Amino acid sequence: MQYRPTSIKLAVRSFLRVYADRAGIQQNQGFFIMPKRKSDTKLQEDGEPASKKKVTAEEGTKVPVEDKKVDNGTSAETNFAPTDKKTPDGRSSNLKVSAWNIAGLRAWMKKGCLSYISKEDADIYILQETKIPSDKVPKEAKVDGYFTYWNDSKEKAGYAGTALYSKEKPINVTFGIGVDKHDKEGRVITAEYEKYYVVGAYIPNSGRGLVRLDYRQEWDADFLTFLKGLDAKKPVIFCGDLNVAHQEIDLKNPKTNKNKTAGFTDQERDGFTKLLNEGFVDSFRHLYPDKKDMYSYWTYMGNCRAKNVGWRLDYFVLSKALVPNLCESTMRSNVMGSDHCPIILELAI
Amino acid sequence: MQYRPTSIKLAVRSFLRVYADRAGIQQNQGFFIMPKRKSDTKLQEDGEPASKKKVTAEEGTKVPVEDKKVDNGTSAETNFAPTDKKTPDGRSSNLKVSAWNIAGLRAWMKKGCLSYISKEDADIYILQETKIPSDKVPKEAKVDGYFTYWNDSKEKAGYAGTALYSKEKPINVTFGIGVDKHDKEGRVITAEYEKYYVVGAYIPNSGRGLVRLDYRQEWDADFLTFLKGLDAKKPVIFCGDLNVAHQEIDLKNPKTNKNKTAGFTDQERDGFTKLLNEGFVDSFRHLYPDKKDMYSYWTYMGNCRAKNVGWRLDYFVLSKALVPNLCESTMRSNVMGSDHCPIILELAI
DNA sequence: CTTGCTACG
DNA sequence: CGTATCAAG
Repeated sequence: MQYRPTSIKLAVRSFLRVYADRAGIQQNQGFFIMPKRKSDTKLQEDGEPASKKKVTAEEGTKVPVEDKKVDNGTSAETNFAPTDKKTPDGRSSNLKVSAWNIAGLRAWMKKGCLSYISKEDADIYILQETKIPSDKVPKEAKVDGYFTYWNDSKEKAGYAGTALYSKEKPINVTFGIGVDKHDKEGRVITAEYEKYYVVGAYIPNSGRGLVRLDYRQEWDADFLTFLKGLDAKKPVIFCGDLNVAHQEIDLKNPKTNKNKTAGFTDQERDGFTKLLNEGFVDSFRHLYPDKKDMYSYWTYMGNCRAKNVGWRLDYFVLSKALVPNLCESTMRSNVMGSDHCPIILELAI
Repeated sequence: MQYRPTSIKLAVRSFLRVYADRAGIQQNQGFFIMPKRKSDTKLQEDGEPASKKKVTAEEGTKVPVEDKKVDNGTSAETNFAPTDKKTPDGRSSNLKVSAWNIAGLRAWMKKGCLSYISKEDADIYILQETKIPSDKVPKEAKVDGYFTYWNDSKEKAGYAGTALYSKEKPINVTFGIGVDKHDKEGRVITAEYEKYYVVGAYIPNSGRGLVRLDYRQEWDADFLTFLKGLDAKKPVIFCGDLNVAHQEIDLKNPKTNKNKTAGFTDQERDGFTKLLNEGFVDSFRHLYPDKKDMYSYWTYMGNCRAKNVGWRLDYFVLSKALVPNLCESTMRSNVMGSDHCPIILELAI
């Protein structure tokens, strides 16, 4: 049989799909990567292309991590109770916010993840990548005791999308950032409360081959303008999947991913730095300046989560004015249900 | 929120997908079908469109059928041994052929259906709807003890496709029927043996809304020419998913499907009649002229298989010259693994 | 690897 | 209802 163009196209695509995801291709043996020596790695017997059994930069890094129990928001090991930690001036948390990139509401619900909502008992939830048109959201997703708000992708059904759940009814809720070209993918929901704004966002991924990095930079600029506009009125809690690992400490494999993989280019990192320079604070890093191996995302590929080969892509970014109110900001690393884990913020307001 | 065109399109598509498949839409309440009264049918509580809980012509017909045990080719209830039945002149079977539309080789293998091959122990297998490019067929599918031949769709990957397994090496194997416009979808494999040809085929479905009925008629004409050409040289065993139920006895719901659903239009049925008029014989119907409720296909929808609401779409069609050799032609109705069941033919050659 | 969409049956 | 593709991450 002849080599048909489709076969070649498929093979290349398959390679890219499996081996180029947040991985940073290692250069070795020309284009393909040789597998790390591994006791259970059998040699090829036949003529299959070497790509088949190769490993990514992520997979290749062995990280001795204590086995983590899996759960769907009901882990016995996760303490969902309000934190004991207090503000610097000794006040206890009275506001909990949770943000989770759920990678598809319908699949997430099938896994029983809705139980996370009651288990965590946060005052506000931000869900990203709901991947569902607003008019198709099942009513069970509109959990009792919460006002829920849904934003969706206007053109591509089943793409991106965000939701906001709030125990208290916000004074006002807006969708998007008021810039048409950025408001077609349902990426932002803003809820206004008496003393603050909560901005839940799913920041655009720069894509394979960084095809959308230019757009991302436009987004970052316009989004910063939006945030500063809010911050001029009331303090802001900005959270969600920001699709950037800020510093080398924020991902397992900085070397191999730097300026290669979406989420760890200088442009994206600088965008985040710029945000911090405008009076905002990365709450987790503020509390834990040197804490390593804390991630909120692990690619599904190559068993990266079990090996804790991850990225910190999800953040609570606070207006400086809110830093004195900060009790806790951390990751629910062992809550399963998506390639991201939920993150939580606790404030004394 | 406004009704967006995509939502409407999706809703209509969803309706068609679930409720129009080999069903024959019943006219009632305007466009939608009211459910048959059913003890467990709850009334609508909310404003959902009535389509959601409707039943098809297939589903609405309750058929009291003894429960059938499910298996993957390893049923204790199915006797795979060579038949006791003999030819009219008393000769025993010494050739077994099996044909099965497997609806996707990869899924079929995952269900463990490869075990059917050894269990049935046929001399020749024809698989249809392999849905796999020939160069992606896993080597385990190329079962030991058989020569295997693979035909695939040249343009649409993962569509249609056929395979032929043979214990004995055929004198010659050809793909397609020698007409370019019909040979792009991998639908036909012909194996030549000393005394006969075996033609395995997956005849084109006329499609939802009969969009491909015209093409189907061109196919039927050209295919008949092809078969007659072979028959002029040696007797032919023609088998597979012929995508037609010939007479009313060949499907559960002839009334509701007649001239509405692909597989039971006058054009398709006449095509089959024409074939029989050219010196070919429907081996099953020849042996069992009045046997009802014998089907080889049941839509996955509405639990039709459990209710035996099916169609006889799979056939062994023989050159008249082979009728004296016929011992058995029947369906393996309780072999699971696809929306079709395997059919088998036993000859004394 | 996983989700959701689409085409097709 | 179910399989396989595709785009996206």
